[in-house]
Amino acid sequence: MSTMTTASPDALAQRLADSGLRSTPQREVIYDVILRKRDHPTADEVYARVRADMPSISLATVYNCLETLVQCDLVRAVNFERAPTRYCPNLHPHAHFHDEQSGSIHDIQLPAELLEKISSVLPAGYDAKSLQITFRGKAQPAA
Amino acid sequence: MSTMTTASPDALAQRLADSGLRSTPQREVIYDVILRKRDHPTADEVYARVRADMPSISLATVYNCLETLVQCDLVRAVNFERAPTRYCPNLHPHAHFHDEQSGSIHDIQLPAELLEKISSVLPAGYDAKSLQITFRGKAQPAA
DNA sequence: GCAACAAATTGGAATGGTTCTAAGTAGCAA
DNA sequence: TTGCTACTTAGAACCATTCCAATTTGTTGC
Ligand SMILES: [Mn+2]
Ligand SMILES: [Mn+2]
Ligand SMILES: [Zn+2]
Ligand SMILES: [Zn+2]
Repeated sequence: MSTMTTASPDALAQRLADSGLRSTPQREVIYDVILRKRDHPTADEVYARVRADMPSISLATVYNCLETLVQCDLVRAVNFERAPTRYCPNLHPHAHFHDEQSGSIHDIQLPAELLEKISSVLPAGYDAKSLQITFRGKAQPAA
Repeated sequence: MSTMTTASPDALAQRLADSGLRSTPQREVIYDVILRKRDHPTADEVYARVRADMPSISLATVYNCLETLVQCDLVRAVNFERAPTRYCPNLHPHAHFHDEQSGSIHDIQLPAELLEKISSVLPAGYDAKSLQITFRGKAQPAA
């Protein structure tokens, strides 16, 4: 059994409990929405999707829950330039490809070997805790 | 003589003229400020530094001129998370190291060989026009 | 079950970097 | 000069996000 990198909906309650937090209907439906369509939605897009199931939820709660999911390491917040923050359930180390044509975001798998090479360009004294790699350009609708 | 990658103040007028734009005192002093202290200042920081020489300049003009310098490829705009945009006169391809302790930004030189390896992880159909690499962590005040 | 307490949600106001707008100023061309 | 355009300016507007105070919900101890 390898390390868990993309949790299931069931994992949510456990992960929240581990952090001393409650599993709430709002947190559940938001996490579910993010797992269901992995297109790196913004908070507004999450809000729109969640309201289909839960019309009374507030935008403030969407922001609060997304922050909670990020804190619990169930979701990653990713930023491109100064555009609205997007949310990604892919917990593997990966790069992002931003298609300028369509605005869509694609995950790019990164070999561990390459990650190591990249980190090795840091001069002595630099200790990187995280690494962010973003491509921008044109992507074929291949598939 | 190698390709120009970090222009001098003198290059400004020429580069502006090439784009059909005028060299103005505001553009000159802003570019000069960015060349003088290469610490990736924000627009506000540029504003504060420029006002020492030119107290009557407006913040709107600072934003306008920075945008112009970016368009003319004399300066690069760099973003970290959703923090205020920073401006960098280093035109070589390079990565950024964000020191969480001090908030300072350090340029990290990237071997061409590595850039090639990174781009080669893109699947067929992906055509990247730009690549952004950001480290985050602790940096020694070495030197 | 019930009271007390803590955690979470909510609507709306506030924040802050950036962009927009409309008016004024400055440089260039006939 | 006169006209034309580019540029600068102050302040308003924008908008993603955060903050706030009030309410609701869940949990714990009895
Ligand atoms: Mn982007
Ligand atoms: Mn940063
Ligand atoms: Zn992703
Ligand atoms: Zn730089």
